[in-house]
Amino acid sequence: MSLAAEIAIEHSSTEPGTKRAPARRAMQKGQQTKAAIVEAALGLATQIGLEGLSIGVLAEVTQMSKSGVFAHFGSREEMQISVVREYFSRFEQEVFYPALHADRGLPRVQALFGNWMKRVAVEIQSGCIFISGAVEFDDRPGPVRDALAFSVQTWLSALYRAVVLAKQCGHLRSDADEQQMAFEIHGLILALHYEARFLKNPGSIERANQGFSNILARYAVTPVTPN
Amino acid sequence: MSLAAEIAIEHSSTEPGTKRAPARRAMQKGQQTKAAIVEAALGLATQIGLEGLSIGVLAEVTQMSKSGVFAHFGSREEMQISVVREYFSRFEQEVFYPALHADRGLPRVQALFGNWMKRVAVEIQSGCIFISGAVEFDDRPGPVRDALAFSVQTWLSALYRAVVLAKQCGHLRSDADEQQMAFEIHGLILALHYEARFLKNPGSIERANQGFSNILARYAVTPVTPN
DNA sequence: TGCAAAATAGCACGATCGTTCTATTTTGAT
DNA sequence: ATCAAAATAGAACGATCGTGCTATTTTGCA
Repeated sequence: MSLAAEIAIEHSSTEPGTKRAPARRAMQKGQQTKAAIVEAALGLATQIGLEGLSIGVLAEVTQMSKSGVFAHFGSREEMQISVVREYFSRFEQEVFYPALHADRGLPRVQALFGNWMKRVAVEIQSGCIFISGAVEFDDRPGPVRDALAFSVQTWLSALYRAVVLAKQCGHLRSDADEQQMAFEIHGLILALHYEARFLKNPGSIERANQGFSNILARYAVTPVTPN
Repeated sequence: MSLAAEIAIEHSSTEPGTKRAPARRAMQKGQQTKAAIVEAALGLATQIGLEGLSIGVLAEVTQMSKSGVFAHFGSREEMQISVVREYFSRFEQEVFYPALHADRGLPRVQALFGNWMKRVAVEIQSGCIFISGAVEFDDRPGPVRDALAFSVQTWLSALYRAVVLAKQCGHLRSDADEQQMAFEIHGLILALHYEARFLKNPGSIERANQGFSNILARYAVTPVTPN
């Protein structure tokens, strides 16, 4: 719930086809094909990045005309933003929400990391927009960057809050720095993605998991049972 | 010396302007302006990435014609490769070689990390080609990717060897996994670059340093004096 | 089934891209 | 100073890009 609450604010921008007053007709086909376009764009963006997306190839892939695709977004930027939002939504569903079923404290932190690892393990083949997008937009201001940074910050904040909760539960040492712990966990994921996807080094997944165990050993009050 | 030795192999490709037989004239001006172009390209590439480089903007920046710039490389790919090699060379000079003056073992590992940190701290503003390039070329085969991966692997191997040496010197616990330690260090650098450059989170440098201290506390045999 | 609105297509635009070809200028050893 | 080679410029190419404009088709309530 805490993630979705923050998201709601972001979704305030009006879609290009949305005229306020009339709204007599229900639009079904439009949103349906738009979803199909975003789906295709998502698949492309994970591989070649958000900047690699073009209306032209998107039209080819979806068997539509360029202008047909274009009309659903109104601009390339808005299309990229749609992709970012859809990507975040899936990340949320796959990584964040399932972990809420784990007990507060260390179990939930472990669940968050475990779900994250499962996703990144897949993304070693397909690519991760949060990582590629960070590089593409790290010094390019604009709404796409804003959407990306917002998504990532939201997720990292959720992870951080889980760590804070773990300390409040007494699962972490009293001198544990929650920001520091979240930072180190983030580093493991980034190293995994870099070394496995780019360098194609085998054993990276095991090293990321081992790194997490090392972090737990440092910050937890009591020896942690590996799941 | 160990780094340069591996590099020599890579430099076998003939430059476009190099005709074998005659070689009567000494070419000075050409290499001079080529170096100026690469210099400009390096500055651009760190900001907008290797894929953001174009012959056109390079011609603008260097006050030359497109074909004039182009002639020095023969292709855009070769230009990108020149940038990668120059970037690696400077990385080598700035991070690797100075650390060889530190004593074998933990001091040298600390020096390598310290020099790396100093460089990344600057690159929070300017950008890092090893990181952006990894994202741009992680599933795009070709000579540019090869040059990038070679450079990064060479550097990471150097770091790894320093860790191995540290264990051989008895500075690390007997059960220390050198690959694991190098992986975790790499993660700290990546997290620093991500959180500082993209998210603009303050305190990232301190967290990376603290993370390194935590790693030392885990792997070293004896409490380490912070430099 | 009619009919307005929504969805999609077709076409053209200016811009930029890497590259090729052919001049022109500059270099530097003789 | 000469003169070939090296360095640089200029113009043009086909391709792709995002976007605007105007048809045409499709949708879905009345």
